[in-house]
Amino acid sequence: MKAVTMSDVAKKANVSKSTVSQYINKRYEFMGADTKDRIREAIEELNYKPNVVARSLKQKKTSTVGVIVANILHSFSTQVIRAIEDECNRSNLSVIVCNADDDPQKERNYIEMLRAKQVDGLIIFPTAGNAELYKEMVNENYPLVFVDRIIKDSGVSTILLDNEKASEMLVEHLYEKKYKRLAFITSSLEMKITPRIERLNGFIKGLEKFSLPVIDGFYVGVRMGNVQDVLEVMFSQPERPDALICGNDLTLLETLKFINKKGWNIPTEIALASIDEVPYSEIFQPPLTIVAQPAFAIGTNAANLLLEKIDGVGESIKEIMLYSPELIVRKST
Amino acid sequence: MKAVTMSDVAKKANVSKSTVSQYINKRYEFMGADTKDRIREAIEELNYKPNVVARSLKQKKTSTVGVIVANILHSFSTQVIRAIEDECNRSNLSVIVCNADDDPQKERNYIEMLRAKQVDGLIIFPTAGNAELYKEMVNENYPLVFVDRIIKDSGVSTILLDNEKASEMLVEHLYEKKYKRLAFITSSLEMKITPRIERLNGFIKGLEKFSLPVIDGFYVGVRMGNVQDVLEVMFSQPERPDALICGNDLTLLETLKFINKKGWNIPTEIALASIDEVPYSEIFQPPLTIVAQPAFAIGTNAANLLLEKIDGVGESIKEIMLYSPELIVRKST
DNA sequence: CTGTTAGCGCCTTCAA
DNA sequence: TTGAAGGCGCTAACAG
Repeated sequence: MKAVTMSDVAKKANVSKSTVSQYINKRYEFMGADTKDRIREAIEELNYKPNVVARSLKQKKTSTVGVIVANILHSFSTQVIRAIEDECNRSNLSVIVCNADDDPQKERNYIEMLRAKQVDGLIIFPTAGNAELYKEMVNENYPLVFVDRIIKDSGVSTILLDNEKASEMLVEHLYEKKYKRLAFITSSLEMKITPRIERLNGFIKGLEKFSLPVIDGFYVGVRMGNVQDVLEVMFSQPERPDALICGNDLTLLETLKFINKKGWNIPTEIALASIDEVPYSEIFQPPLTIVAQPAFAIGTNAANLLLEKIDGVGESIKEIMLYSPELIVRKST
Repeated sequence: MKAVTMSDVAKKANVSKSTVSQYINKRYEFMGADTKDRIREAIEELNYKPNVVARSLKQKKTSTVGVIVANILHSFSTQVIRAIEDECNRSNLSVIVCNADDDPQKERNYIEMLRAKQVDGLIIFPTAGNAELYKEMVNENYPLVFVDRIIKDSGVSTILLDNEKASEMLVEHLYEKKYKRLAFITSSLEMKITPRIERLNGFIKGLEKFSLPVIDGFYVGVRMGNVQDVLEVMFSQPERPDALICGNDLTLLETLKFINKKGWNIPTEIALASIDEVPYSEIFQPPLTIVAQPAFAIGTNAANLLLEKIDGVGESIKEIMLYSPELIVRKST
């Protein structure tokens, strides 16, 4: 009932399969007008749809790329994915999205699965645990782009935010606003996820640059479940922070819960700023000061870079592309 | 360099391709232990990875399902996608996500593209413009599940929120709280997107049920860009609403911007409630009363339903599965 | 301009 | 217990 194939069309149109193939691939050049018509009719009557799988097998490409995100719960990931999709669809590529949950094992499985599916290339938010595998792919010259996180010496083109700068900008801003005792909280540092580390480093650097005190216990990486407790400790110091920077959107949400619970006024009792834009930053009271990363641009560019690699051009592209953060000052600081 | 195929393995292990195939598919039963070992070794040494595309061509299935969402910008969509992915990965299926932007033409293209790619089934947030195409697929008995939106007489299993009830619950709640002049705003009704219509209907029904006035201009569907203006008009009536229900998360955000601009107090100057949970509902001041839809459950179930259809069981499943909304009362009402 | 001929890499009888 | 052969649906020379 379904399986109408190219030979069916060929038979119906009284031509050979290859002629139909020509037609499908729009190579009309040397085709008789009547032949063309007959084929078109046959296709319509039979409601024939080419089988892309067979085509892929032959052509050794699938017009599909894979994206492996570390954690789809970050709104940044969602935005990047959206941008990648838009860009790929523009070039008639589909996108398979997988979520590795920051688990190197899961990531490895997805990489193997997607490569078995013969995807033409991969965009990955890499975890820190698969260095050898990455290297293998680089050696094979497999089209690969990293986003958001640097894997040292991987040799893979990487597109990400200048994370250090993001924190530094925030510190500078807070310094100018005369805050003295800055604190920084972000997600767990256990897995050596580079943006978190870089943001923390940028924070410390910023403090040093402006001769602000680097206070023990005032900069922490913490698992989401423990944010409340950690903040409780941080803010029960005799002299507590007067400004707090959140390393990402998830931390921000937890922090806001904490501040709410305490009933503190922002910014008079505690100034608050965050890295990563959130949908509610403008309508929150007070509106939140944040540094935004250009998620859309990052995604678009990652896609374009990958496309170039797939097409075999763009050898000359520099390895690391750092995007500048954008400081958006609102009333929370 | 790359292309190591089954014959390479066979050669290396001194067996035939079919024996390797057996091994790959874990049909060890009648295989000599030594043969097995030789094959295993050969596979490892060669770093052989089976080509799924070739397998798919032969087996006429790709272990891939397609999801076409209407608008990925709604957080509901994201959550449903996440749930579908989780569920499909559990069964070793990959998921290709496409975004139709509520455009029937785009949706049609994606459906054709995905079917050409031989995906094993489709989960769609349907637009209203492709009724015939849906019917074709149903006739072919193609595995298909709709989510979020009803297409009348399509004969497709559909999983969605009981949208009328969602609004009614909110109206009832506001009635009990003694609000008298209720208003409702949601996204554009132009495209006959059923949840929006149902939510609006539920609102009206609710008003009637509690003998609250149905006031002209107090219930509107509006394009996102016009929300500010429309609210401006609505609230410049001599007697303005004392409570407002937002039909979805995007409308809510716009509405909050409006209320902020006005500097009105919630709930004393205007009570506010919304359909669809948002990440900031708890930390917003005041916390927002909403009715949540069980996005995760809906996604999980859609996936399971599709899997059953793909496996050819589950013929007896009822066409429409309505999920009950959950009212979460917070301080905004 | 169109048809013939080989595969792509894998799976699946059917023999041996 | 293993191997040979044929074919999934399509493409790509190369003939004609």
